[in-house]
Amino acid sequence: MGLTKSEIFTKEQNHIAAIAKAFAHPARVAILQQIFNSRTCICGDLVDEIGLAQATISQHLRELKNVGLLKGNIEGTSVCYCIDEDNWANAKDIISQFLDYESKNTTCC
Amino acid sequence: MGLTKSEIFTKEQNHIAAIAKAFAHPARVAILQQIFNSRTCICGDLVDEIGLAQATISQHLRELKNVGLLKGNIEGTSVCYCIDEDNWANAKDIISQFLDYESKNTTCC
DNA sequence: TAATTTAATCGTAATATTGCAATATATAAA
DNA sequence: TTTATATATTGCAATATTACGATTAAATTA
Repeated sequence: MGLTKSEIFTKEQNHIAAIAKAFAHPARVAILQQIFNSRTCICGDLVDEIGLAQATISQHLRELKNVGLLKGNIEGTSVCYCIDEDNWANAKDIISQFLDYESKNTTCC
Repeated sequence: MGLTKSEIFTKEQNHIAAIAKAFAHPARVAILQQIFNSRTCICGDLVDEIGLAQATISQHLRELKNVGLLKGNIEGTSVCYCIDEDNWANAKDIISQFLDYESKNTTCC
């Protein structure tokens, strides 16, 4: 047990869950906010700004990269992380559509 | 270790993460979709519709209730689960605002 | 080349999540 | 009251996540 039964859900359901999972930790929310609030890409600055160890930040960055929300470009010895605009827009559409359901059951409960 | 350091994040960051966490499992996505796609509230039907054990569905329902997205009304021996419209709208606003950042760094990466 | 800097990876410990069988609880029906 | 039905809770096993120190890898600088 302890293993999510992805097979029994639709691709869409798994996709929505995967995107939401990326936002489901405050450190990753903080990382994303830092990146899109500062005018330039943030790299190792994240470790200083957020109070977590370098290895932990790196781990969270990898997760954000894996779902496609971030992309990283090597710049000398450091790495520049940016929002992947296309994938971000796509994720936004998918989540928005999910949140934007039409309330049909007004007389319920 | 293994314990999220909530203290070092803002209330907003923790809130966004908590809402996203509710959507971060396909079973909970499926439950919510079932509820707002059917005209009436779904109760134990969820166990039949989704291929998970009754105890598992009940657990997911509790999590959705705990973040406030669902409310449950007892109707005889069964329970009618519905979207909490106010909290849902609030969650939608918070997530939408987060996703709707203005891209300032167009010349990046 | 050697030392420095920056980020990724590895290994590990602690905690959380997922899933289910079994059991408990609560209401309705017989 | 007894039985049936529906949901919640408990306890447990398996897996996942979070966090970090230590190490590795890669590029820059001295």
